[in-house]
Amino acid sequence: MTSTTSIPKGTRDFLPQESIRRNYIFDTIRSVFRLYGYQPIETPAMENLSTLLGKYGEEGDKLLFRILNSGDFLSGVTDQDLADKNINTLASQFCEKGLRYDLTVPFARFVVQHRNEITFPFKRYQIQPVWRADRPQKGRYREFFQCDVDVIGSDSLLNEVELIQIIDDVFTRLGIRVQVQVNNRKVLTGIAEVLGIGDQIIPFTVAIDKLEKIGTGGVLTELQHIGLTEEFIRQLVPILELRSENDEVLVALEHLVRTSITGLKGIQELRTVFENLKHLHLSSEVIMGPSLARGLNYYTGAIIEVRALDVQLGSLCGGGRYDNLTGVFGMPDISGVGVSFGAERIYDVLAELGGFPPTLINTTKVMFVNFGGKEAQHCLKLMQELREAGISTELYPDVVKIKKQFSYADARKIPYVAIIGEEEMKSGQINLKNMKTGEQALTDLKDLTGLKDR
RNA sequence: GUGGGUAUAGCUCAGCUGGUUAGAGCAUCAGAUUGUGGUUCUGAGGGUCGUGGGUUCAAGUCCCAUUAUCCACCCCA
Repeated sequence: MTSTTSIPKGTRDFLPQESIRRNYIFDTIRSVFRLYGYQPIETPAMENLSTLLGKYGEEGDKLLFRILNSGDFLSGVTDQDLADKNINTLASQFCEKGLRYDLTVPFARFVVQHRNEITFPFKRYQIQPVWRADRPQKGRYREFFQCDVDVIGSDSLLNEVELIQIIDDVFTRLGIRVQVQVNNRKVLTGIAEVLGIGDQIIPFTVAIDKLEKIGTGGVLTELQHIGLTEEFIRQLVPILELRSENDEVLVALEHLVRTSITGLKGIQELRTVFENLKHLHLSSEVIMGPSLARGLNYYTGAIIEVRALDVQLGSLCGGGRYDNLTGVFGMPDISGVGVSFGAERIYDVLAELGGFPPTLINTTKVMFVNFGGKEAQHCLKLMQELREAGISTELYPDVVKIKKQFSYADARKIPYVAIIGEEEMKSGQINLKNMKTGEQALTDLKDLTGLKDR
């Protein structure tokens, strides 16, 4: 093994075909975002660590990639610090930047920083890579793209409705059948209040979020762990498992949280969203997911998660409402709501379903065989005209055996090869071979321009 | 952070209870075919078997360590 080339684990190279397919996904998502009036922004790959730390919980902080300071980063570090070997203390002294972990927190920073240049409500989308020092596994990478779409500065529940429409639109266009689950953090808070475990809301939500994965029994064990009595659990679990009409689920939940003002508010919000959705024609199923919680602890209202119906591969899209994200950056009372599409998982689903359009192979339409000198010059002129007509074309760059030039065209899946030697130059025609059918005939340049639509 | 699997040609892998010069398919290159690819046929190149140590007359094969990688858990897209 002479070559030792490799890339860091959890990262990937993309070959032309993959790249084309990924761009197809990004383009589809982007076009839907634009259709609903969202504007693009971009933020740097790295942020100040102070911006990122503490926003994703203890686990999240561990998963941040930190960037070593340039220069003499050990100056200012005392021998005592080194002797203590406390990673966190030390790291904070020679790392002041980190790679972004998601797009939402940098967006919050962006909003606060540019508040005077932004028109609110601000509808933005952002499609960029993020990095997590996670241990990679199937469908999980250390570098991956997020496609975020958020509205900030509006409390209206119409935003939630719009986001669900966007989700439906995107997956319909991509041809992926999905189920959209919706819940509301306020309802979960209400349940925790009623159960008297308000202080344990996070472990509580983490536990019930696993319902589909570890089953009722597993959730029961976890709930007992946080000290819930069996009586409460018996009350709670049937409702979490409820999979009937959305209205019925809401009625049951309403009964459970009837003594919690927050809980009832959540029920009300969900009703409004579902009511609005009823009048729209969506191709995806949108259901109430009582056990849906999502890990990130900054959600305060709606929670949304999307799963593929035909492939088991985690969530393809998720998000929710966060009432005070910009608060930590000194701009309180700004409410935002948004969702994030996971491009890599969408790719995996499409790959597994064979859902990529076959026309994506889009490459050079006509390759000209290179016979050298005069012939090449003649081709260049013809090609210029073809390109002006919108037909992508290329000349094989080297004067080598025809066989090799044809092999290249075949490997590149180029549909037409033009052969122009002395004879063709004299007659001013083009000997064009259809690589698929093998047919070959003399044609005029005019006829070639018609290839565009084929 | 915890647990398990794997490591042999560019890629995917075979290689038995240790025993001559480590194999196959695909890919690459060349020829059959000097202006014609995808099919077919013929041939060629390419490996200090992840790394380091140990057991043995003998190690790709057994043992230990190490590194890389994959899978699962935690968490997450």
